[in-house]
Amino acid sequence: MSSAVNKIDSKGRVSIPAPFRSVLEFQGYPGVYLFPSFTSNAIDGGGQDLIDQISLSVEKMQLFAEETDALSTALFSDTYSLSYDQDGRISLPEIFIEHANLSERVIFVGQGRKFQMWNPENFDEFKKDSKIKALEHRNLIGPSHIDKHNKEALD
Amino acid sequence: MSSAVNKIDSKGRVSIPAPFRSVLEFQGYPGVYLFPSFTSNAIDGGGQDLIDQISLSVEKMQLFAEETDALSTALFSDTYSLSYDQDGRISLPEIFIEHANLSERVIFVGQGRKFQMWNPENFDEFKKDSKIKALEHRNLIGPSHIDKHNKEALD
DNA sequence: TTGACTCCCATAATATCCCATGATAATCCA
DNA sequence: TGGATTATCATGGGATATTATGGGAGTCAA
Repeated sequence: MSSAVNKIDSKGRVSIPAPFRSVLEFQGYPGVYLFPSFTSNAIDGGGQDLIDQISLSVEKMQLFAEETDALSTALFSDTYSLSYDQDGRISLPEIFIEHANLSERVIFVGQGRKFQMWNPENFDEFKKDSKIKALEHRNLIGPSHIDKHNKEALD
Repeated sequence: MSSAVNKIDSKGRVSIPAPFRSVLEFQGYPGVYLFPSFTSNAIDGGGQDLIDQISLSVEKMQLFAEETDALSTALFSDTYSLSYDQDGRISLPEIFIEHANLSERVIFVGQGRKFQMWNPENFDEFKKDSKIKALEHRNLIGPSHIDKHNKEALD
């Protein structure tokens, strides 16, 4: 949860926001796993837990050997394990810069066990779109977390 | 239910009113979850219970998996988990200051399991336009629940 | 040698810790 | 009961720690 915008410096380095680092380190490894998101122009990131979880769910699929291979190749071929320096910085592989269309700044968006890195402008757009869609489907979403009061205000 | 007006100091800190804190701590976590209200210029806040409830209702939306994922990303990006210091203070992320149009003072308005933070002026206006006023007149939400001190501050 | 990368240090801004204070509310006791 | 003592609370502010970021110098490979 939460988000933070950090700068990519002239050497191509970015600070992983401190709150994210403490989560990663808690998982046992002072670094991040990064891979391009399947569904958007973003980079998915996480720690040991995330990778473990993904490998596990691949195993659980009970595929034939060659299918498993193909799948994990697909999943992991563009996955980088980057350990950050003592200042908490990594330098981003070119492929991520391209995939997420990054230039000066990156926004880190926390999502529980994982996080995403976006070009801030693209993320703003994405946010707007998904809120609009959510409002369109508001009736389908359990109103439980929208309290009665706000619901009335909406109507 | 109750409400209290607190000051934002020069460092951007606000005290979470003590009665609210005791509820939060009872839920097991000495901090708050805050996110911009969907429907008004206010900040929604709550403790562990609220977050559990929200995650649950997000999961329930599985039929629109793709949108759900996008929505929860969008929502969580503006959700902050802030633990307060030993004096019960948090410092508000910039995004909340903007969203709720805060400057000097914040009013905390309790709503059962959650609460809202408003710019006091905006809240007054909101009350005027909403059913809260009607409810007050029926003594369902009575000024009796607002202690003398805060009532004077409001006047 | 040049460029890419890492390690190390410097710095400014910010956040956090810690203590002080005044005000109010709660408690206690003669 | 009423007056005094004791907590609790919001708030201010100094001191300290953390963080993001810039840049120098060293390492390695092409």
